[in-house]
Amino acid sequence: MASTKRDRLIDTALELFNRDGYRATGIDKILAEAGVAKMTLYNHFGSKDELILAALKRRDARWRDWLRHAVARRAETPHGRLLAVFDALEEWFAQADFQGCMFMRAASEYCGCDHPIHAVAAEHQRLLLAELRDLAAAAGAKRPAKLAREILLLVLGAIVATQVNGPVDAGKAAKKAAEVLIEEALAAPEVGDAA
Amino acid sequence: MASTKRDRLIDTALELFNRDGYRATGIDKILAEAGVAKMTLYNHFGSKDELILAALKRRDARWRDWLRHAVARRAETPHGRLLAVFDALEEWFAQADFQGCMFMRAASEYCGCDHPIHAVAAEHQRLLLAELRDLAAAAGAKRPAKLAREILLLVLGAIVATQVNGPVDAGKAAKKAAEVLIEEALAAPEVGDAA
DNA sequence: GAAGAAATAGACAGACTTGTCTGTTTTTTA
DNA sequence: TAAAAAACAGACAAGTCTGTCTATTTCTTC
Repeated sequence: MASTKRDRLIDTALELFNRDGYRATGIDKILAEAGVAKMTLYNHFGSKDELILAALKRRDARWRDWLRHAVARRAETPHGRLLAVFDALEEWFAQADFQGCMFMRAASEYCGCDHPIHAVAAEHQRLLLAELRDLAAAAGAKRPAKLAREILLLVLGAIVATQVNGPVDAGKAAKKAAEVLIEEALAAPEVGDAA
Repeated sequence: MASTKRDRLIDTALELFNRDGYRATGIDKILAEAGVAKMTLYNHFGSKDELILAALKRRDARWRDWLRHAVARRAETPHGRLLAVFDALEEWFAQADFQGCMFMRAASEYCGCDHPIHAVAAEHQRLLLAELRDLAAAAGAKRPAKLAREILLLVLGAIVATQVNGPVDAGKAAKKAAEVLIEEALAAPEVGDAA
């Protein structure tokens, strides 16, 4: 198949970008690891940046898919699933190759807000927020967008705390905070949800 | 003074590291911007990494100082100051040169957990946590360490959300979440605070 | 089996990186 | 004012990086 080499390039790139970062990972390292010739890379992708973009798009699809399933596996009710997000995070944090969120890193390393790579990172975060909003709405939150934003802050915070300071049970702490916020969001009086 | 050049190097480095990142900022750019000769840099610091370390240490001192004052200026009571943290964040987010947290970026770009630069980033986060814990204790939280950890998650989350997605009022959202968590922490029954 | 597409190795260009070295000039100190 | 310390410009080494090119080989497909 024509796409086998392409696939291997993306997967290898993903692994090395996650381990070492984007700028720190040279094309040659990816090629050697993937066992692919340089011209093959430049035939499939026009540049390193385009390889990064392709890798991030695959990562986005896979990661959100993983989260959705990890959450669905753990709980039945929307309320329970909202909390299960943090159990899923803990599972992720415990993986040997956890190096923080690839999209945060991408946004850091390509910090021009108009840079396509930064844009993909921003989009990833918006998509995650949207999924949380659906869960929050299904759970019966009076202001699902507000609750989703709060949950997202805890998720991002837990990821960063773990990346920077190693395993410090940030997932558990975030979950307990989320419990309180969800409780509050379900009990809140009905008002228009503009946020 | 012998330290004038040194100071200028650190400040210039800080500015460029914040704007473009660590690996993306070359020594030569710093030297040109600071108007300092290369040998002067290598006489004061043995390597680029040591310059980064010196810059981050200055940043840590300055940033936490800024936060402490920004918080003290805004509120008198510990409870009020805990919330004022988020108002201070908003002020920071609104600055034209805001590019996220320099320590998160450092931990990202130098992701070997034993790397000295990563260690400085981790230490920064622990020091911030300690200050939040003091505030939480002064505010009368039953479990100040737990509350401080929760506040820290919201702080980190707000920083990342703003860095990745631009100004989306993450500070305000985090503050509202913090209000709920603080409320809960003050009302909680007295138990041993192990966390 | 033959034609065409895809992948290969490896050299190469050109720019960039950190760090070293030298010899000169400026600044500080005594 | 003379000796000592600091900073200077700029060349340089040795390595890295991305991306291009060529000529050969392997795979598909008809």
